Amino acid sequence: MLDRKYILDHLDAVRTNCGNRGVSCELDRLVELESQRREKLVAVQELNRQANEVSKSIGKASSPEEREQRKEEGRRLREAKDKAQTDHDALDAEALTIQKTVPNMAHDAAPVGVDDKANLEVRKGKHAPRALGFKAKDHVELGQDLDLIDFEGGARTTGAGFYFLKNEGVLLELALQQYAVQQLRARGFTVTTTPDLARDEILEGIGFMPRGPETQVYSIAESDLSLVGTAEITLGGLYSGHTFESEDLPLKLCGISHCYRTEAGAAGRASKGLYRVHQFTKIEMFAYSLPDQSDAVLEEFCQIECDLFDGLGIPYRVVDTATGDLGGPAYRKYDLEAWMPGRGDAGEYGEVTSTSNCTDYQARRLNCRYKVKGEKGTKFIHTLNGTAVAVSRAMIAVMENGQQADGSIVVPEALRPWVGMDVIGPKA
RNA sequence: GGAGGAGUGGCAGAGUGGUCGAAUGCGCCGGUUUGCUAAAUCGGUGAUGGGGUCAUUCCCAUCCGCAGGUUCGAAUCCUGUCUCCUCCGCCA
Repeated sequence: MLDRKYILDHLDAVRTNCGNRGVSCELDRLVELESQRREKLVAVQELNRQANEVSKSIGKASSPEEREQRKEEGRRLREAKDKAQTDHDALDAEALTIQKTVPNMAHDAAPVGVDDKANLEVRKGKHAPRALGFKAKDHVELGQDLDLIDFEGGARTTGAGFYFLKNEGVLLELALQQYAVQQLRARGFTVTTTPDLARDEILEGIGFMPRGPETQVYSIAESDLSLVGTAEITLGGLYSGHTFESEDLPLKLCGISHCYRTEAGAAGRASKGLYRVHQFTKIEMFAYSLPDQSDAVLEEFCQIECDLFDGLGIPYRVVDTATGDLGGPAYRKYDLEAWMPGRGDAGEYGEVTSTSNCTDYQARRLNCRYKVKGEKGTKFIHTLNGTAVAVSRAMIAVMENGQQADGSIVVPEALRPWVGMDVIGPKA
């Protein structure tokens, strides 16, 4: 969330930003509420001060009568304070509700536009899409022919959008995890495995809505826990409430988790196979950084994603995400879209990773701060996240790009140490 | 799952109703002293929010895991909750 004072001081810029993002917020109401709240706050503090003064004088009262009289005065002041406090809290709560709906500001260079049509391609990967010379199969067909994925089994046991990986499909999943984790470790990331559940309060801090009709997450009944949609949630929660020493930043973390998504409202965008599933494994990058480091860390995350997909020999393009497609917390976001030969009529790009600089938008809710030695006070850190490998979508790209005329799949060299073979299939 | 115990400033650790934002020690910052280092010694040293001077400053409110309650007044008493430790049971 944005700082309330910032919103008031930069009302025009915030309003413009909301417009660019296609979000409507009751900014005028917020301004009104906040000015009323400030007044109440001053009143509360003044009453408190008076009451404290009276309380202090009671111990020094010279007679029982005077003591009783002072007590009565104290009671009266506290009562008045409580009333003012209640008013203040109501104003504060309503202001907060609006404040939470205001999206982060956007980077000056982020393309302006209300949806993904305005996304700007900024670069392409090392490898160009390969001319197959035969009619490409999609990963669903490949997975079925080579006995790598069982969608029906997933639907029977759990529901549509769930699946079993089988045989070499499992080896691919594990290999992709190993590949990403090894690369990140070599680049100074602290690798972690993370809880698949998190408190609702943490989800909110990251910018997810844990409950309610619009929610994208599964919640656990009779608890304040939800299944995480990404390790970004748990990695961001890891240091909630923490104050970092500036010299310890940036802190780069890599987290392995399962990701659970209801995909509510995605019915119209339904797609086959692994592309939009309710559960997948993801290797996530996350960073806590100083404000003046976050632009560079975003570029670094993007470069790592590029290196990972270049290393797999997969063609892709990078897009600079338009304001309307950023989501609430992001200040700037790059998506990697991998070439998927089996998609559409003759292949299409499909999003495989995404990296965002959320500046202090998440940190404010999570109360993550930093302190500079020798300086007074603390400031909010910046948070960034990026997908190293979302296994399900990476598998689509690996399978479809590696397919050969005989129906087999060439395993990318980088994955062979873990898959243990050069080619998957074909099945006799 | 059962029974106990504990959560205080960067750390250790006092504090069981008012003078406590909180002793003391360590650490940290600055001064003095000393060929250098070390030691000694003196002083300073939390955060958040609000207000006035809008300049270095000053004033106020809040904060002792978190949320409530009792009271004129709570680190201190009560309730709930989270976390940690010990013992027992169970278990991959």
